[in-house]
Amino acid sequence: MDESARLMTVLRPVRAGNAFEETVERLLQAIKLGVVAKGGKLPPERELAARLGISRVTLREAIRALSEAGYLDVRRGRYGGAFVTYEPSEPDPGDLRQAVKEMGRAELSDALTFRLAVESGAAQVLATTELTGEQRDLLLRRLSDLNGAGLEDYRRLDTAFHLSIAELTGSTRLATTCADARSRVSDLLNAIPMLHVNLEHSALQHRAIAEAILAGDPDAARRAVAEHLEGTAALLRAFLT
Amino acid sequence: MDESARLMTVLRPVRAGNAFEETVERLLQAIKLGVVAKGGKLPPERELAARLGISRVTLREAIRALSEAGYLDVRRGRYGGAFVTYEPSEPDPGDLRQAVKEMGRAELSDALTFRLAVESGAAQVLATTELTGEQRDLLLRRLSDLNGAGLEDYRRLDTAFHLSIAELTGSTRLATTCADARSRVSDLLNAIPMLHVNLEHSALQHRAIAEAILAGDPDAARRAVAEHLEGTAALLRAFLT
DNA sequence: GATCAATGGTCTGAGACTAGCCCAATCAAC
DNA sequence: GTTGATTGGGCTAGTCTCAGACCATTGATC
Repeated sequence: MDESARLMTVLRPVRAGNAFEETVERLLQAIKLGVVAKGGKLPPERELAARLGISRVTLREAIRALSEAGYLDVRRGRYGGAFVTYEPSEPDPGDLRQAVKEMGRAELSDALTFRLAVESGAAQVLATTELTGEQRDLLLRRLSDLNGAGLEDYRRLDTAFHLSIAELTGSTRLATTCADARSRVSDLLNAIPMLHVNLEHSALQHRAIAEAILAGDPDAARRAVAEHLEGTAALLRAFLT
Repeated sequence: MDESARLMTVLRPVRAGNAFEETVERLLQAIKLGVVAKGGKLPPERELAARLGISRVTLREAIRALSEAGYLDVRRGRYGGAFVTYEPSEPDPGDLRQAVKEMGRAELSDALTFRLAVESGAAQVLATTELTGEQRDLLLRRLSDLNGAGLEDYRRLDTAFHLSIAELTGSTRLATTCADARSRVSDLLNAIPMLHVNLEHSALQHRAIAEAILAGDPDAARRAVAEHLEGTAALLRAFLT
């Protein structure tokens, strides 16, 4: 935590992996966050490669890997494309314990702390902002979408609600950071059983977050997000034993 | 801000540039954040290349570019190395207006929002944490270092104080994110004249931040950071006219 | 002054990545 | 059925990047 610690912080690896690996990560993020829902398809290869800033060759390698791993179904011809087939496996405490162990104590702690900081920071900023009617509507719509969701769509709409907060701040960088923070723990979140009592509890917390933001109360927004995230964080940490 | 907005968020470029460009960016960050102070030297090429995960060839290209741009002085032989020669230019409102204009309204707003969110998020998380005596000492030491600084060292020690908050949370990811957020606006901050009244005001705010964190009061910590950052943010935004 | 360890400077061959082109398959529209 | 637009599949030549070896310079130590 001294001077040399800051050297480690800044002079860290410039790249997390080669282009192929980073592309797979990014596509997995899109799939697991539900940006492209099951049955939906990715943009055409040429367009997607341009967006990701990589060559089609590299993109196709990544798509092939995900296809072989069962995340995508690729079809040729007009109206073809790479269709998402992934569906989170049924929540299972055994899987959860396994996933938490694979991640490791330090990494899990880092990921949870990071998510707490950026999401509560985003909520607090948004609560400080003058919101337009459109923005208020969007937040409320995401909230009611989530409350009306079946178990099928719950994860995806929960993600959508959380990410909307960061997106509404208008900071692209903040939005990507929150998306990144969530995707780091998405496998773990997906493995948490969705019990009725928990969902009701979450619904109350989601409402509290939205109300604090709409009321322009950053302290309340901060507290509501912190309380909400600490709940799942404590649950995950408990599996570290 | 609808579904397609999220596609843009996640399916963004995988890489910000080629290895050379990203390396230059990273070294500049280390220099401008004062991780390596003026007169200090970067680690030997072989070690630095390994840390950054790039080849020596690429690293050397980046170093040569920074050397030609006047940031580094490279000397051969034992006890040689790449020595930092950079020193922020004298603060000047004209430069500031120029720099703000070059950055652009949207990008500036994004950067300021991002910084506010992550730094206040970090402070809030740290205020929620049980701190060891060592951690409390470090925070207080950084604070007194800053208060005892001459104009010469002020920027660097201000950065050190701010980044320490994120580092003390124990989340590497959060520390790098805060460092990134600050480096995005460091040129602008450096161009702000250091007036006596402003420095006194900042000193009070820094103290308030540290006290709130040490008192374990996340709401106060959040407010103190927000107030502190909003001051400079408002100043920068004023130059957008 | 000679020695030698540490450091930057340079070269080469191999692999990763890209841009651009053309081929093959599919299916709505006619 | 034929056509044509759209999409995935595949190839090639060229550039970027890397790993590793070897050379050149420096200056503290002896």
